Amino acid sequence: MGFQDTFKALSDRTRREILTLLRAGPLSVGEIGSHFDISGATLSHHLAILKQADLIADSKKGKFIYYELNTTVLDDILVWLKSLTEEDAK
Amino acid sequence: MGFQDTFKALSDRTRREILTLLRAGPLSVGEIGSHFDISGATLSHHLAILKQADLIADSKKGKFIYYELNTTVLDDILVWLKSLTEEDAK
DNA sequence: TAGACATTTAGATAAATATCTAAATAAAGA
DNA sequence: TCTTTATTTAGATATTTATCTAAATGTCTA
Repeated sequence: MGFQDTFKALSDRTRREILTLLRAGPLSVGEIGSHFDISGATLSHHLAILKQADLIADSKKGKFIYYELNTTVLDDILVWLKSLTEEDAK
Repeated sequence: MGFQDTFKALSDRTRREILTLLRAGPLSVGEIGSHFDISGATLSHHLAILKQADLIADSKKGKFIYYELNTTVLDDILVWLKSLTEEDAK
């Protein structure tokens, strides 16, 4: 149903790379940012889009905010994509 | 690697619906268009984007052009998404 | 509490994108 | 060949989006 936000979020290369980074576990915004050549504001913007798409979740720990992968929505996307690839989905 | 075109193509709702329609088999541009309230030019634009992303293939039959699903690229996307959802992809 | 650090919000801008109408191309049939 | 039908291309426009700098907010530590 509401795949719109999810696919929009996945349509940006930087955001996909952020998700890839988070495979290994939660990271703070600063740690994530160290992998990219973009401003903190831009990174924050990307994180907000990923969060709104429910692809990541955040938790505050003192001065830092940690983001981690949320795979629930990805599972739904997987089901939809599989329905396209499987023979005679009808 | 080159997921950019694919995810961009998938980020539009109309294009995703086109792919869903094509699950059942090839359709002409006109047949596809009958399911949407958009101009032929806009539909043509969407089909071009899906084709460039290698998500569909076309074949001319007389006056008509038929489009059909190409699932090869989707399989690659599936692999990437699974790598995100699986535990300890590391 | 004053500063330093981490992150977000605000506001601006340039590029990308979805859409339209009108015109062009291609093929079929009369 | 002329007309009709199918689809794409061209050109224009309004919206969305990725990005930046500057300012605001929140939190730790000296």
